[in-house]
Amino acid sequence: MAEKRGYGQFCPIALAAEVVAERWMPLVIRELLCGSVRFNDLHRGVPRMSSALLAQRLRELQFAGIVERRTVGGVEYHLTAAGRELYPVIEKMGLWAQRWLRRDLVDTANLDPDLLMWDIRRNVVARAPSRSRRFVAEFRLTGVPISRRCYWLVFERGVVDLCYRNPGFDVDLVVNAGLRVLTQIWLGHVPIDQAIRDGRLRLEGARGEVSAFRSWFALSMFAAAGREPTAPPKRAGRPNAAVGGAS
Amino acid sequence: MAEKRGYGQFCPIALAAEVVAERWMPLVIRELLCGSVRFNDLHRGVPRMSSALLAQRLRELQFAGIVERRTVGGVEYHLTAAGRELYPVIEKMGLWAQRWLRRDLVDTANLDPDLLMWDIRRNVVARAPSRSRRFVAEFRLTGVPISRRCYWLVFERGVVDLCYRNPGFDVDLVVNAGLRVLTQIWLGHVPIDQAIRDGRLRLEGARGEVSAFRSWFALSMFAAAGREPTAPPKRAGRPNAAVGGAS
DNA sequence: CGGAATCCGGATGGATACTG
DNA sequence: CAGTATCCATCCGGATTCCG
Repeated sequence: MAEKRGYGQFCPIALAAEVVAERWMPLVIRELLCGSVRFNDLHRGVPRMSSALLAQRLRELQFAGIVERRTVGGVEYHLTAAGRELYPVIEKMGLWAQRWLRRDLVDTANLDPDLLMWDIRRNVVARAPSRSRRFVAEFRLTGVPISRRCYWLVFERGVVDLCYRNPGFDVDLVVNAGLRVLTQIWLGHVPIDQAIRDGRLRLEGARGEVSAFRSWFALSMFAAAGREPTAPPKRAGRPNAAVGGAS
Repeated sequence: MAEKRGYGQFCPIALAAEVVAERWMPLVIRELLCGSVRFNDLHRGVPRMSSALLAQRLRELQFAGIVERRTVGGVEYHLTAAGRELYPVIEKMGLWAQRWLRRDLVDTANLDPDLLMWDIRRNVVARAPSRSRRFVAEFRLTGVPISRRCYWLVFERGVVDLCYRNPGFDVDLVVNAGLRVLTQIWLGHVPIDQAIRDGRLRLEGARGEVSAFRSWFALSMFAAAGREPTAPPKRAGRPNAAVGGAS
């Protein structure tokens, strides 16, 4: 009978927070807003979350009328109208962090090549080059564990697959970059052209493929807000006096 | 050295969520955005939160660069520029709940006369009637425990005090209403005029004071979004199959 | 009275293993 | 693929205490 542990306030902010501000919720909602509908696809967007907790959160979202569970062959989770209208909430959170936590975003602890490539794949599909033949881009990352050094994006007949093992196709373009730089490019913190000029991003391939890179490599939805001049570079800092139990 | 239990993602939404989507955080930030700066004033806005946890959250907000602690006689907590820019995040949460959780807002479990009167006082001050003499409004609530039946707003020299015990002054206006109705009025779900017409809000006092009520009784910042026609009345519902452990 | 720290029991989340 | 089951560490809520 534990009353669901709400805040017990009539304030709209409190009610919204009971759903949206639970642990992992903003990220699960982000995945749904980005279009993932299958349990395992959703899980790839929040890999550090246990599947048990993801299942529980999806149940809570159903209960709140934000998600609809459909059994159509497999199981799919779709946002309801109420769920889609959470977009502004999630968007404002992201915009705030781009402006005020710019440095923290690319802290080593937050970098994750699997996540970055999965995100890139998702945004790239919309712009998939409408070629007749297969197109393969190989990403070679530095600053990552050996097992995460290479990824392949395979464009074929309008779909884009992300491979973690060499699919064995001919490679049309090789993208060389450090994990942090590629993440910074993705977030709009570093312009592609500048990264190429100073050698932190190196493209290898036929001249045409190299120049076509910009046309299909879509950036994060927050990239436009990530350019330096928009944001005061002021670092969110710790207080002067140490308060926490430092050790 | 437990790394602060973050999400480990470079996504701006994840970083923002690490601060803003912790338990109680949206409500603490709401209080700060509303202008409370003293520990005990902040606590009055989140009375179900333990003072220990409030202190901890304020420290976390300092650490995140959102709040600045000033020791000026007493201690004051002020939002930094980064903190003030959380306004859109919190606002969108409230707007979403006004639109999609309208019914749940005034669930019995969420009604709270102390909170309502504290909120009313806060919004009323800006519009405090610029009278020369003292003005006292007595609120008589129904649907509340005996100890919460009466509150007094005392306007005097530009400040408004909220009293929980009879201050003993002459009363200029008596406001009679049920707790739920007054909350609905406050949230913009029920127009004042309609509540008066159907007798759910009764004002007693000199004719002039009765008609002046609307001029100083300010509604919640979300009241404009609370009017029925704006929002689809569709109730966020539970899924067809019972999933939670009902009992 | 304002602003906390401390202690304790129960609730929640993470890791891992397992299943239809 | 789509989740459960289990166990243990951590967090939260409530009461009490402390200090200027």
